[in-house]
Amino acid sequence: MLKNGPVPRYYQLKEIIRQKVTSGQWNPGAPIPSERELCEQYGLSRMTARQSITELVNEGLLYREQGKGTFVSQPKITQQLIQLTGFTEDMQARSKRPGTQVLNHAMVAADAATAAALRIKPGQLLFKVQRLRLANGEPLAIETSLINFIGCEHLMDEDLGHESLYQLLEKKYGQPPLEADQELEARLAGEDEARWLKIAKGDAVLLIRRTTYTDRNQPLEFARSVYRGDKYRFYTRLNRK
Amino acid sequence: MLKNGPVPRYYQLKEIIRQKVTSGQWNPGAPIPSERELCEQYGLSRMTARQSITELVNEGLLYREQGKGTFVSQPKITQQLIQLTGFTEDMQARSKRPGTQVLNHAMVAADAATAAALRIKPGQLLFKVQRLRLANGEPLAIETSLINFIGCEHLMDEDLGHESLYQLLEKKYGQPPLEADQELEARLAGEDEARWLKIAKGDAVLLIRRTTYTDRNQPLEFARSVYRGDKYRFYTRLNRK
DNA sequence: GTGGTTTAGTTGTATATACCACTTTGTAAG
DNA sequence: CTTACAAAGTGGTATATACAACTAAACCAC
Repeated sequence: MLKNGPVPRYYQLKEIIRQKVTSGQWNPGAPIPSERELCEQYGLSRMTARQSITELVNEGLLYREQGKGTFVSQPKITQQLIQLTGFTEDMQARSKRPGTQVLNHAMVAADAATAAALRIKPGQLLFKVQRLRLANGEPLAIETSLINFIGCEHLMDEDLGHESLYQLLEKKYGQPPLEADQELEARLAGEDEARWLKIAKGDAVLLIRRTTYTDRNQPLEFARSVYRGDKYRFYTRLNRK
Repeated sequence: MLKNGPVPRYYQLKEIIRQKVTSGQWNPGAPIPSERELCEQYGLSRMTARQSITELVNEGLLYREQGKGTFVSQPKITQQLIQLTGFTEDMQARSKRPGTQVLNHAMVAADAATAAALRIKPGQLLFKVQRLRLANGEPLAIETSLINFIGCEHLMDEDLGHESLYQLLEKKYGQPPLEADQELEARLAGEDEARWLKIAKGDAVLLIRRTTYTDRNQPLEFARSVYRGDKYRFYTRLNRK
């Protein structure tokens, strides 16, 4: 029996099911108990149980077949690597030690392209930081971030060499990055990029442009990253609607 | 008032709302009618109206704020370009004329890496096709697809120079591609690739490896594509958690 | 003005119920 | 043995209802 309390009952059941799956008690391809069975076992109504299951189906952990039952999905290989993360979290998910070297930071006026991406007027002041990103001590990427929110000038006082920008935005500034649109392109390294990344001019690099959104699809960050092509792969999952 | 019939009522309402948004009757940032208002207007219960709205929220078209209402999301730039598509559909979404030149096709035995991706035994026979992909008549990519399903050998008889592989799989073979995991990497073009793509050896190319899944997360296709770096950008959207 | 309370309106959670559509399985009829 | 039908179990759709949590605005007391 689930209890009433600050945590909704559908959410409690959801986490119970997730635990059964990730712990291996319920195996991929195998059916989970029917909705009606779950109601009885945990003492809740069918609509509530359905809400738990529906959300897990949307996450891809389960799938339903009408007339047959609900089943555990086959696990995907890249599961941890397709979320929106900052560099620090991305490296942790890949079991690499993240490092950062701040090249420069300043308040700058938005140019036309940046203003369009962030939906602001050209010329408005933004926080800009350019950082060299390291994985296990080796240069991996150069990242240029432009940040816009009310009060973003306080970022000038932060130590971005040791603090995760995304963690700061979420925890200290109440601007959690929630979604991002990205654009990926293969390029050749220019002279400056090659020097920083310790590769040769003309080596392959992955250029990523990202617009990050917070609540209500409010644009928060516009970033341009150049990754070493030989040391970084990008993972994603696509759905057919 | 919505009517009972083969189309569920929640789905009818969903499409009505979608139409109001895409037609511009309801503007980004503006609130839509409250759930209770929609119930009354269209003569259905609140839970049914909620189902319509919930699905549109999951799609990102709307967002909710407790105590305030439900609102139309700001449109995203890349909205059409982040679905799972075959090359043909991808080009259509980008307003380019797709073209295809089949380089070769055969039934081949799966090597170890392919077998792992498709969850089959090494040595099993697969359909393999290698195609040069054109956009507005210009070479854009080389795509190598390995397909596995019961009866895949009949693909040998198809004209893949003029038929979309994904359309064929879905419409004729009952194997709709539903999801895909992708891996992207920046590389330099090799001699053969450069010749086909009409670029120089050492130019930047985007290497994409894709595993496509059909029903029940059954692996269907393992593909390796090499895109010209100067003519192709890949778009994606990321969510936090 | 400032701070608290009320009130009305919103979404969020939850129950109980009913019937539909589909799949599997067992059973009876041929 | 095969076919046809019935029954039971599954998820899919839908209604009616209730209360909780949260927001904004109006109101009142200080």
